[in-house]
Amino acid sequence: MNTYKQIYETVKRVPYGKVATYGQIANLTGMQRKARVVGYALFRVAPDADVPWHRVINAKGEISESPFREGNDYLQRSLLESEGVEFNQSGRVNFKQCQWQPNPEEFPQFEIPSI
DNA sequence: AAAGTGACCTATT
DNA sequence: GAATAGGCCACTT
Repeated sequence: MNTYKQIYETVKRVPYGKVATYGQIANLTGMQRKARVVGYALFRVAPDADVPWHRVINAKGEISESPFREGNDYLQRSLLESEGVEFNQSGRVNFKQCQWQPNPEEFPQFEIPSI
């Protein structure tokens, strides 16, 4: 539960109009290789929770779909588009333009990707 | 308590 | 690009 809370806190830091990847959230939360847990945590977010879950996408820059999400994937895209995030023809976002680049001072662990 | 599951990631054909 | 394989760990049953 506490791990989830940490993840949610990190997701809340993603600014309006920007997106982050699951792996990125994992790194910023201090969980280098646990991107999967981030996905699971977001799956369990309550709809009324104050977490901008729609700003988190996978490493390809695409919205992750799942049989259990039926339609929520489209909602996610819609929300992002309303924030000014653009999708190309393949349904991917332009990372150069809208990927969140956190301040290294706030997140020291951001620069420790190597084993 | 062991096994299954999952909004993922990276490296390799 | 696309498809495959291996790794990762919290949560549920």
